Amino acid sequence: MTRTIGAHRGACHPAAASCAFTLACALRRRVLRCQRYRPGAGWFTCWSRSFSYPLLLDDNMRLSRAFLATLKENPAEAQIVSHRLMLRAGLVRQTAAGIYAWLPAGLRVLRNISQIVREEQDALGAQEVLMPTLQPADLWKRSGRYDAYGPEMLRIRDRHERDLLYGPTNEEMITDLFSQAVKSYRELPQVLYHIQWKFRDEVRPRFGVMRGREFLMKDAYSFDASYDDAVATYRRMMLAYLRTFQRLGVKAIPMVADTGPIGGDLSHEFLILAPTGESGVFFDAGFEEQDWLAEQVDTDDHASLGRFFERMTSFYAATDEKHDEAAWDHVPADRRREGRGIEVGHIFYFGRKYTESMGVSVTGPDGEAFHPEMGSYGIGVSRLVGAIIEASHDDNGIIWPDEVAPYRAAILNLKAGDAACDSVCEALYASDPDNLLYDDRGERAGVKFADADLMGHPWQIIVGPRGAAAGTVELKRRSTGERIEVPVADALARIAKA
RNA sequence: CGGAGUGUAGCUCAGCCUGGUAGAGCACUGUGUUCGGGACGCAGGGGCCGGAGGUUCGAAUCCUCUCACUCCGACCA
Repeated sequence: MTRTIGAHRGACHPAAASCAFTLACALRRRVLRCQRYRPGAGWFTCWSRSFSYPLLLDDNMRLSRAFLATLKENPAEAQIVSHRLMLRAGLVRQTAAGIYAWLPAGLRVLRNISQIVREEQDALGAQEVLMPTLQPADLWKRSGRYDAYGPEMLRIRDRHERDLLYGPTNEEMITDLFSQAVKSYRELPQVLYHIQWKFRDEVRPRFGVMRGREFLMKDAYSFDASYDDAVATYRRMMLAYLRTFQRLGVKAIPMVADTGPIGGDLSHEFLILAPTGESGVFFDAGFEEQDWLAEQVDTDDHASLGRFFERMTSFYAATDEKHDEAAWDHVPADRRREGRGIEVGHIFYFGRKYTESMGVSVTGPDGEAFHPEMGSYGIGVSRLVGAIIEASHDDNGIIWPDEVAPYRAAILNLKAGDAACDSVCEALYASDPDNLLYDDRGERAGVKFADADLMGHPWQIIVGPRGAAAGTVELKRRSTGERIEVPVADALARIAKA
């Protein structure tokens, strides 16, 4: 928050002195300790070492202090609904064609998605790394893709006339890293992933973050000793993806995808259902009934993984490109679902393509060198933000699924300045400032309702003068529009995650 | 990359055809009345009309070039 960052210049947080609530004061003290003083440079903010994640500054979610206001009118450049809503709700701003700056609320969504993705990757035994955005061309010349990739690859030359590129993907780099560290079959399997910005110089960027040039992606790469092991890894990843998307609160259906020259059935695209999707999809309604979080699979056991995979693939699902009318006819008519979908993930087994072309091998049990089997597994993190909005909005704005919402709830102070309203709001806000957005502006009620609906908070805590005097607030569930009146003391418990 | 368009205030746009020194609504600032679903009055601030060159006494307006952005198509997570 800008006030706190004012500490850079040696000022003290102005709100710290006037804070009326013990808890909030404690939070402020904690945070202020995170400021460091350097002689000659003044105060500066201490940053954690993890991925560009500053220590959370307190009191940065008062709407009166928010960085950017919402837009009432639709920006002219935005054609599709998610793009319009992202601009209007202040999630992003376009910097250049297909390149966006992420503003506070948008960044929180990006982080929430990333965190769920990260937890599911970690759960299957993948290890997080962070590879650079800029890559040396030499790496790509080794695999032959430097010349093959085409104009989508952004090529850069540094001051020493060395060829670099802004990475559109990382197979070459990860294979090179792998080869430097892993020498024996005993060290397999390895699954590495990172969440990093990529760049593809699309001829025609459009649809906001859904088809941007710069985008945030999770991509994982696996290395296995045998085809059978690679299949098991692929199936574990499939389960992780199903779990990930379910946790994100979206319906993403895996569809058989093109495997190119490799063949086989080990390539799936995951599509979120939305009327504006780029592909037509056909699938068995059975998919919609599955609870992958409850799925019992022994991921160490190939047979158990096989049973899961067989069950999963027994449901028909295909994009229009791969649609098979004959197989479709076998799906009971009442379970046939047709629609459109947005691709948000892709998992792919590609065998020894890169280990062979780049000459990467490890030693097997027989002492002979062999090329490990690889797969790659992507999730379009920034694209998901747009895709989720496409799938979850109404005329008034975004409807965030609970798990990815930038804020759990917005506190709407309907009469800022009223002692009872202010006091109730401040107390609520102070009790969970990391997850609540406090609309303390001097705006009229209608403006606050409209903005809260637009920004799509799962809950609105509506604090009006009548209720505040009586010790009650109103809770509005964004997804259903349902409102209930509850005692102030119960409000946070009622909106807590299940 | 082919085709089509648009660049004027933070946002949505008018003005351009028919050259004469820049407008509206929203937003913003001050103020008063309002106050549970995007209020109203009064008073303000804000624009090298994308950039460069040209024509002209005079260019947002006409001409040339350039840059940016958008849409349709081909392409793609």
